Amino acid sequence: MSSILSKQSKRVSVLKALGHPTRLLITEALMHGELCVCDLRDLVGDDISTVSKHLSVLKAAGVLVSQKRGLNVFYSLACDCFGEFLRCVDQVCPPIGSSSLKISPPDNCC
Amino acid sequence: MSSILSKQSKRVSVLKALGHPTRLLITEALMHGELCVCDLRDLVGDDISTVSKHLSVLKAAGVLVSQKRGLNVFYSLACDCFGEFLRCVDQVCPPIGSSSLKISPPDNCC
DNA sequence: TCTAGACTTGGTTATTTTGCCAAATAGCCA
DNA sequence: TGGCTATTTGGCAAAATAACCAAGTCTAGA
Repeated sequence: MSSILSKQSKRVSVLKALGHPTRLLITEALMHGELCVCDLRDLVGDDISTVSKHLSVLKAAGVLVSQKRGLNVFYSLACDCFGEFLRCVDQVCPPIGSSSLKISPPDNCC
Repeated sequence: MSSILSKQSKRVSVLKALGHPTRLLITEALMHGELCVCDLRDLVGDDISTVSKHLSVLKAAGVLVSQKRGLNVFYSLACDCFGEFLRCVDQVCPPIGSSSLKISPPDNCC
């Protein structure tokens, strides 16, 4: 199913999945380890059905994986490199202020 | 203006800006150097006003910068690390097929 | 088997995003 | 100045997204 997606569409779905405050929050929370849906509902405060739908978006994009154990469904990151990914996100747009002039990348840039 | 945005909102706006096929295409095209709006319109095929709006989204997110020269406005990447960023995007979700089981990151992972 | 708990799915409404057209703005050159 | 080209902005209709509630599914345990 995901194999029929082009590399481009796959990138777009990952970026779109993470481009929502709640979904980014959820994903960051999972950097510390797996959590079940009700843990995540407590974290974000939305209705559990809303959280569940956000999780399915992240899973469909391949960012998260899930595992059912007993009554609970545990979600976790599909790849451990999410922290590095966030660092990349922070570096794609330069620090602050320089909204019109191109600057050289910071020292710690990729 | 961008300084009042939290780190989180900034990340979300970058991810959301890039989470659209046309905007990702535009940004990738700019990896090879600056282009003006009509070059980009030819590339993506949409109405030029649509392209202009996509560009302003990317610029507002800090991904692109622009420079007016004569009649043209040239857009370019705000940071040279966009290629590395894309590599990170590709690695956040594991290759293919493993939609339910967690796998170890690929050798070339960040 | 029946019940309760944990999620997911369906359906609806409100909000946001897209993309086009038309109009406005900005800069060059005769 | 007037005309021409490049781009942005405003406005609108269509499409996509988000969030809630209600109903359905699945599993463990009484």
